[in-house]
Amino acid sequence: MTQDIVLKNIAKHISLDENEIPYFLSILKEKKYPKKSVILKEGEICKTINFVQSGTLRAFYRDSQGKESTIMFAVSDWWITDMSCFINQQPAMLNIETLEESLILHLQKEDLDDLYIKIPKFERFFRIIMQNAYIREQLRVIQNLSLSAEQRYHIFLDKYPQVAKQVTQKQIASYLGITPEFLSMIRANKNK
Amino acid sequence: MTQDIVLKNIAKHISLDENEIPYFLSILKEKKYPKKSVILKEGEICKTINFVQSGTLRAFYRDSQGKESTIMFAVSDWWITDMSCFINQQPAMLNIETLEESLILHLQKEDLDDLYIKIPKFERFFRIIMQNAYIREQLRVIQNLSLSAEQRYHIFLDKYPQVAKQVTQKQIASYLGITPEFLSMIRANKNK
DNA sequence: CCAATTTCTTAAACTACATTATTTTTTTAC
DNA sequence: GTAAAAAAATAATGTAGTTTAAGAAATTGG
Repeated sequence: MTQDIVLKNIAKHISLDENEIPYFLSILKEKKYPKKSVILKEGEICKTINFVQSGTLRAFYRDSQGKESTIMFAVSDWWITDMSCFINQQPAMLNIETLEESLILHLQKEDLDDLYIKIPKFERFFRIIMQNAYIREQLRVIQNLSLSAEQRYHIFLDKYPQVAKQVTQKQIASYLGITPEFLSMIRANKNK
Repeated sequence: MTQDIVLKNIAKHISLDENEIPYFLSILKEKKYPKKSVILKEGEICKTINFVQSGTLRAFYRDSQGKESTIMFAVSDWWITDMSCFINQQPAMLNIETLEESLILHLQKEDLDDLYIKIPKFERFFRIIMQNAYIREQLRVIQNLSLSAEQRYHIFLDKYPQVAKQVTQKQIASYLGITPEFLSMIRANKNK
C-alpha cells in the first residue's frame, strides 16, 4: 500500500493501536497531481496540511514586484502547508506547487482538530513535527544572518542532495535568497 | 504571586485542574539573575527551557570570527532556550544572556519529559508553542529573503516596540543581520 | 522532430551593505 | 561626580550580490 509511507512517518514518533489506524487513514484524502499543479494559491484559505507520498513540492512567497522566495521544498515523507494560514484559517501568504507528478495526502483543519481530541497521541506527534520545523527554520535564520551565499549553497547541497537534483537553479537561488545569475557565478568559481 | 504569570501563560492554551497546578509549579525552578548574566554558553549542554517572568534575555550565535547574530529576544511571558540542543541534550550552539536583572523559571528536560506523561495536556500546550515559534521563524526567513534592511528594521520596531526600547542598536543590528554603522545610517535617513 | 519557451551562463555597470577609522554621546563603575 | 568604557554617529573606501542584456544550452509542447 502507498499509505505505508504515512504510517511509517507517524510511527517515527508515536505508536498507534490497531483500531486507530483505520480512523486516521479515513480522514486523509489522497490525490494525484500532474507536474506544475497549484496546490495552494496566495490569498486562498489554506484548508489542509499535506503529506507528500511521492513527488516534489515547492512553497514560495511572491512579493509585490513578482520576485519569488522559496520557503521550502518537500519530497516524499514530508509534511507541507502554509502553517500560519492553515492554523488560523486565513488567506495564504504562500503558494504551493508540484515540481513533478506528485501523490499527496490531504488532512483538513477540522479533521485534525477532531483527531487531537479522538487520539490525543497526535498532539505529541505534531508537537514533535512543529518542534523539528522550528529548529530547522531557526537554523536557517542563523545561516542567512551569518554565512555567505556560497557557504549557504554548499550547505544546501550537503543537506538536501536529492532536492538539489530535482529542482532548477533558479529555484535553488530563490531558496538561498540570491539571483540565478549570482548562483551561476558561484558554481563557475567552484571549478577553479 | 509572581507565578501567576506562568499560569496565565499556560491558561492561554490549556486548562489545568486544581490538583495539577501544584505539581506543575513544583518542577519549575525560579532564579533571579543580575544584568549581563550568562544563562547558557555555547558548548554547554542546554539542560532547561526557560520562562521569563521579568526582565529581558537575548539568544545569539557567535561565529568563528566572533561576529554575533541575535536569534531572539525574550521579555516577560516568553519561553526561550536553544531548542535544538535542549531537545537532543547536545552542546549548545547559542548563547543566552540577561540584558537586565531578570527573574527566570527553569524547566529541566527530564521533568518536561515526565510532565508530558503525567499531564498529557502539556503535549498540546507545547505543540502550540512550537507551532507559533515555527510560524514566527518562517515569517522571519521570508522577510530576510524578500525585504531590505530598512524595511526589516521598521517591521521590527512595529512588532516589538518594547524590546526596541530595552536593547542597544548594536543588538538590533545583529538581529537584523546588518552592522551597527548601517543601522545608524538607516535611522539618520528616516529624519529627512 | 522542430519551434518555442525556459534555463543557464557570461559580463559590465551598479547598489545595498560592510569595513575601517575617527569623533561624539551615553552609560557604567567606583 | 568623575574617569573609563561602551555605544552611537559620521564618513571614506571596499565588496558581495543585483541588474540588465545578450547568447548558448536544455526542455517542452504540439
